Amino acid sequence: MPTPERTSLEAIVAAARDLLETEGLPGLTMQAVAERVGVRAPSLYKRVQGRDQLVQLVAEATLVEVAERLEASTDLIDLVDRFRAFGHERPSAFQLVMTPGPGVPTARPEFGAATSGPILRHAGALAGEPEALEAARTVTAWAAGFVSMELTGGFGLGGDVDAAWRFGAERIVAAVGSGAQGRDLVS
Amino acid sequence: MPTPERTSLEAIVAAARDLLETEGLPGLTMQAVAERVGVRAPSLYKRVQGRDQLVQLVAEATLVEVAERLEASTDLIDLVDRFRAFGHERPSAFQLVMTPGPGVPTARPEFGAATSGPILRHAGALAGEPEALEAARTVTAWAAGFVSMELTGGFGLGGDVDAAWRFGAERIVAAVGSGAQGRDLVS
DNA sequence: ACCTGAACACCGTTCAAGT
DNA sequence: ACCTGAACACCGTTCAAGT
Repeated sequence: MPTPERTSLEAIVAAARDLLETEGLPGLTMQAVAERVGVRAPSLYKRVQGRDQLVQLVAEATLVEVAERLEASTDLIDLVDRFRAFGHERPSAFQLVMTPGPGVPTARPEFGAATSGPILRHAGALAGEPEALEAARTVTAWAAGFVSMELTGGFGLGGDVDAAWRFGAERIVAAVGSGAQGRDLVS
Repeated sequence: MPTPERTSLEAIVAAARDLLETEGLPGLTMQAVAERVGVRAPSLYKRVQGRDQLVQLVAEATLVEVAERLEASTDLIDLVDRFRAFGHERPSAFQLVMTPGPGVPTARPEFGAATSGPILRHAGALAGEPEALEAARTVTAWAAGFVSMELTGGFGLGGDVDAAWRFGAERIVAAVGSGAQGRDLVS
């Protein structure tokens, strides 16, 4: 006799994302997720292989959302500003996705690739197609590193963090485009 | 009647650092550490407040070591190369220190400050003192982000990661120094 | 077909009891 | 003064039993 489903994978992932942000990764337990979706912990294993896979699904859902936000960006400066804004809104999810600690499950590569579309587009326009990938990686690494460090207090005390962000954004965007400009001048 | 000490804080931290690298952060358990130093888990609480503090001590010891390595650097390119080399040698410790995941204990600020000495020195020489801090943060953010992403597979598949590193290092060092150069030309 | 209680192995942590 | 076994609360996970 079939039993009606009392929850869903979507509800489980949503509860996990909530818990991650409110309680941190250690608070994202199977029991807490189960309670939120109105079920006992063992029932989660009908929809999810285990906690590690659930964390991975949270990371992937986060990447999809990041990709959506970046799609709307108009240029590279706007893109990194949106990227940073997401980090401030959802610090735990941002860290999970961009800089998972040692031993933390990560998203499958396809999901990382989804976010690189808009970055590659803007980076290519600026640096030229041959250097698009390297330019995109330079910008991404800087932005991810910067936001991750400010979220974990890596910048220590003192100084104007917003000013350092603008400084970095302007200089890096200029630097990444400098090769193409040089070549244009010569050709 | 006093009992002879059967272990020490140094031995505990050393065992924890070993475990972090060989087993990952989840494998860094109080029981595993206790076994390595030849003691039962409860005895660890004579020297350490708890697992979180032990992880913090590991992070701080790692930062001291990173600072030592960076001290030897001759210029900014050399410095970031040493920084990256450390990440490749000790990936888990590197991630713990530079990009701890959400909920992972972090080092006290003094220890982060220790590593910024050599960075500030080289960045100041390049960008000028007024912009030294912003230049240092730009370089640090890029390097930390880059190495963290390559360690966690964040760059997806394909492409020449070493080439992207050299591209970024050269462009960023140039970009960070561009303001001072410009001012020199005008003055 | 889905959900549950019970159980297992394994955590971190506390504490009274040993020496 | 340090170490230990026992105990507790809490994990993730498995599985036989319920409906």
